[in-house]
Amino acid sequence: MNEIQVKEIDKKWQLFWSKKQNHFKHTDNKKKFYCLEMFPYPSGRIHMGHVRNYAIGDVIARYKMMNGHNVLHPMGWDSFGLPAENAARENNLNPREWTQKNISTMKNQLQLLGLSIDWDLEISTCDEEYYKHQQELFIDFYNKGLVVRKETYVNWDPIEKTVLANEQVIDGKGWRSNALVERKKLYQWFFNISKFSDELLKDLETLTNWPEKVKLMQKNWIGKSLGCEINFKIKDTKNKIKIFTTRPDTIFGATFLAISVDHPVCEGFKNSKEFSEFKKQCSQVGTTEEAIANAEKIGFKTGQMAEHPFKKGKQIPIYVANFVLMDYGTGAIFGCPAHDQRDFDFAKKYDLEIIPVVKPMNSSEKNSEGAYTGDGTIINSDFLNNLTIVKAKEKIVKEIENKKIGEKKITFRLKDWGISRQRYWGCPIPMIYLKNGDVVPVDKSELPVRLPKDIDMNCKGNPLDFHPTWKKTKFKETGEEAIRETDTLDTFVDSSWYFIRFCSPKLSDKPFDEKAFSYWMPVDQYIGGVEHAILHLLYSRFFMRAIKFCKKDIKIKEPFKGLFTQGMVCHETYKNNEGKWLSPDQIKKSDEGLVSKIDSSKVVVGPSEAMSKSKKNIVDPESMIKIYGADAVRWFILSDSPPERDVQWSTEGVSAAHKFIQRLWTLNNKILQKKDEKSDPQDEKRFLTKFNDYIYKISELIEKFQLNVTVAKIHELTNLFEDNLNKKLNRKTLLECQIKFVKVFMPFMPHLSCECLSILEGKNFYENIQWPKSDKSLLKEQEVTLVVQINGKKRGLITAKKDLPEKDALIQAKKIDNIKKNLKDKKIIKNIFVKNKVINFIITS
RNA sequence: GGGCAAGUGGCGGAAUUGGUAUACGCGCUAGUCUUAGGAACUAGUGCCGCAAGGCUUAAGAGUUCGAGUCUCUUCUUGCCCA
Repeated sequence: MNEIQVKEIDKKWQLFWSKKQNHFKHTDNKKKFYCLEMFPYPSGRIHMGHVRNYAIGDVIARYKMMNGHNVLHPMGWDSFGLPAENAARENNLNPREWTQKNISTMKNQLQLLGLSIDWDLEISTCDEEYYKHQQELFIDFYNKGLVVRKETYVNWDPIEKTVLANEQVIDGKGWRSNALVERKKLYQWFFNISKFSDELLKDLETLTNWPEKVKLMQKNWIGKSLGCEINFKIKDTKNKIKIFTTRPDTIFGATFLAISVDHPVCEGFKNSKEFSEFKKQCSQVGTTEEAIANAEKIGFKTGQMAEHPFKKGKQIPIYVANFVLMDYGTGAIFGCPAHDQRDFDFAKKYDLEIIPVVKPMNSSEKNSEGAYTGDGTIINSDFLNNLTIVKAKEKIVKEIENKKIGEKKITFRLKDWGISRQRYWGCPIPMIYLKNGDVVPVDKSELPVRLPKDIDMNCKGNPLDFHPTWKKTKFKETGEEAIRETDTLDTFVDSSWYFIRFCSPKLSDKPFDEKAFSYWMPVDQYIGGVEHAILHLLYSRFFMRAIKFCKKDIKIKEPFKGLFTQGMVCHETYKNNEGKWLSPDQIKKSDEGLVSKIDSSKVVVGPSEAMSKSKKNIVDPESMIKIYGADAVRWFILSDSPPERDVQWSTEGVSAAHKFIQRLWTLNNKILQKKDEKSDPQDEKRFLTKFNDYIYKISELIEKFQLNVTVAKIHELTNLFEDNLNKKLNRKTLLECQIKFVKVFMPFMPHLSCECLSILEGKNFYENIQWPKSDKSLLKEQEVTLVVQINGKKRGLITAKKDLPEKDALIQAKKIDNIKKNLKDKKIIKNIFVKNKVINFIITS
């Protein structure tokens, strides 16, 4: 029997599909299904993470097509971003050239996988045809007040000369440059995402097809907290400081006030040398909550005192502290060292009073060192004494409102989305600065604001700013000279609406066609890495709402109805005897275990970790496809672990997948060559019911994303066929089932499947292949195995028709030798019978 | 420190949601064929035991006729937040 030549069938069917993309022909009478995988950044070559992501998506897309849906399954490129600038600088070329080369390489690589992607819909965010619409949306947002320009503190990377997002700051250093990040005040553009904070939080509940984990992360990120504002009077002045707290119940434990370095009160110290020194120290700490939490707490004593609003005559000192941020709450807090760890650390350092006001429920809970933040009852607090925390909060807020010294306040951790980037390779922000100081949008007729091609990538700072002429322009309305905004948009903006563009990617006069939008949106199934659980998904949810806010015809709020987050691809790590990392293709097997290919020295095998360049544990998908074929690579990456968990790549695994493909091919040939013979009706029926049962189960498993179990069931199905090859089955029956079987693995191994199918049916085709339906009447005829137990222990099995009544089951069970033996001389107290499952005799011991 | 997951053979992992624990695959062992095998095929493979049989889902308790699954306690690991 001939071996299958996987490379040849890969080529054959990929060519065939590229010519006849019939599976994207949509007809009116079908339901729609929008299947989308997160589009890649064109970094150079695809990696196994992409393979996993797109293999999962392809199974879903093909399965839905076969089940009679119009499927939208597009692909594009998230092609703006910093790596292109860095690469361009290194290789002295334009970022566009580098990006386009990568796109073309990666597109070829993706096509080697045989994905059911409609390449006619391809988009790339760095194309003018894409970003001009983004600029249009930006102007729409601006006109509706969703874009604001404000001066704020940013994380400034002095080497990259750019603003960093919080997550780009690691341990107070720039993620790329490793330079100490500074706090710098800059005018920036912002999307007013916080306008939707409450809605973004509340609507998480409607996302029933999202992982709970992701929803929880978003919830925490939005961080709604109920608190209250309280005015503290500054002693001997008429001034007040407004503080924000989520723990007003601990007010009697307040022993100091802490304000941010940027608080207006600090204006009074701007001539103080000591204060400027302190301020400088503060600016060296990043702006992330984590950085602030981990930084040493430092303070500056203002010398002023505040009056405690509820303790007559009590005065508490006012400090400027580095852990209080101006843009959270009111930029001022009261410090209650007994019940807040940061306040505690601060109080210890500056020797401030610590007054406990919450008594733990059971005294053992109180640890000796540190703040107690748990539940308990209030003490040392006048009229709040003996109340629970919840009750005390209610009472004190009421009291504060009665006294008119403050009010209940809801705050969110979610801040406005800063979108300005001082970079070249991004979408230009379509705003211009007039001589009189006004800042206005570019007239829509002048869009796109194109990126200039002649730029000096080696200049310090932003090449757009550095360009000799680009920023000089005219204001269309008056003809006066104006200066362009030289900042470009955060690339998260590009990916916040690409899924909408896919509905009408060729449309040139507007971002999207409302009709196509309302047909395809929302995305039914979105698939990608969990690393995007917060930002990308939250920004996309914001964009959807912002668009709805601008266009009254838009009804949809949530862009992604279903979300699936896949795990990472891992691989063993290897080190040589010098402790240097080795890549999997630098090692080989020998009698003494794994050794280096270079000098045959022993290799130390480390734990399996996510594939990364730094650990060299990378396997290149393209070379795997070249050796084992696309189907084997796809099959293996889906087979070993549940898709939401990490998977370990192994040579044994992909090689086993390849062998399995050979086995399926051999089986297909054996069935074709089987001679007709008189069938045994019992054999045939048994085979048919089992087969039918598998079809039913597999359909269910795919719907539930249990693709690794689906793989196992397809293996079992193969075993079933092989076991039945020598049984007395009608050739026609077997062939019909084989045709169905081949269709079942089509979403996983489309090349092999099409090859088998074309041979079985003797024709080349790829149109309207239907997913095999399971026969409900056969499902009912299943044979079931009942467990027979005595006192809950398994003592035997009986096989019977489904739904066997209790009476018959008991009779049969008692006929089993082992049961007879165990029941002898014993009295049955009770029979337990569960239909199709179990018989349990309870006897005296 | 808080929250959320999870813990099943040598390994990846199944288990109709309370009803045969270890499906399927990898690896391993033995055999057949072969000049050869990192090929193919056959058989075996949780642990103890010659066997009958007993034990086993991180540990311990509980609910139940019956617990990997439910409840409680403890331990461990991972993720997110601080």
